[in-house]
Amino acid sequence: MPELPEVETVRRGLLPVMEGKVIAAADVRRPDLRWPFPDGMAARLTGQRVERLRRRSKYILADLSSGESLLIHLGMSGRMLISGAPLGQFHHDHPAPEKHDHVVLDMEDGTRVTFNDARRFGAMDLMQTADAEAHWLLASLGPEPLGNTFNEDYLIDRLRDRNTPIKTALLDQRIIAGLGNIYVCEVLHRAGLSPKRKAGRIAAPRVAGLVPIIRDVLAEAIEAGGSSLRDYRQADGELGYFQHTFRVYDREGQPCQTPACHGVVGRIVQSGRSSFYCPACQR
DNA sequence: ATGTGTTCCTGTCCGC
DNA sequence: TGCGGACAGGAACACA
Repeated sequence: MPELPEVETVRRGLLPVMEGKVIAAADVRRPDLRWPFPDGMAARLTGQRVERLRRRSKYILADLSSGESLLIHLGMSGRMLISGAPLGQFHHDHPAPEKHDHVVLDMEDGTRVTFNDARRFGAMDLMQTADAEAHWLLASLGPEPLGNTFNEDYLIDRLRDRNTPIKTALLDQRIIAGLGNIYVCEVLHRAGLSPKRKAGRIAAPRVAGLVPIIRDVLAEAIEAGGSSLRDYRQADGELGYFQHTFRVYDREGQPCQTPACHGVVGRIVQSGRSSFYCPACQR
């Protein structure tokens, strides 16, 4: 999926077309994605103004005038596509939805927002805005890595005594919410830490050092509009460009970027996922 | 309570 | 070209 920077980029792209705007019509074209859509989703979206469009971890939340919030998760391949009001000015003049266009939102001004998700690991749900934090998908999420509650003391505490590799620990959304496979690989490379190191066996100062690295990598990626791999694009169709600055992710066999390091990027599989790293400078 | 492997689904790419 | 297998940004779930 889109990881935190990609989701934030999608949110920012949707902001001008959704926030403060009314959903004139909702077309729910299949009963489910990863899970069934909530009962009456189309009717519960129709006529609602989007009061606020916010993000929690890799989830987008649209707070509606009804007091409900729409939760959007993009899974691995989800995209939110924006198309402008057609010349005919009526939403039925938009081109017909394509394969994998599962939910179509027509805004009152004629702009169309389409949730497209080939692999269907994505999700949508509705809940009371007041109860959003308690939603089962959000309840056990750890702190936002760019927020204040994520800090050195917190991370040292959470990694203490963990027997799992640091790679796996940083992917655990209960410890820190928003990192995915790309950014964990990049963070560990910048930190000079092997993905195989047991989380609980890393000295506290090194764990502390991860905190600003995580913040920097995510902030840089957001600044770059996320990473465009395969099918991911920003909501407006633009490509992000952070992928050009990957130091290890998807660079197996290529030279390590660390100054004076003559290592070669390798790939191992950890809990079923590829870890890219330099065996020479990540220890 | 932790840690690991499997699973959902479609599309793409690579080697034969 | 066709076909099979590996792999893909996530994360819930079942099981040791």
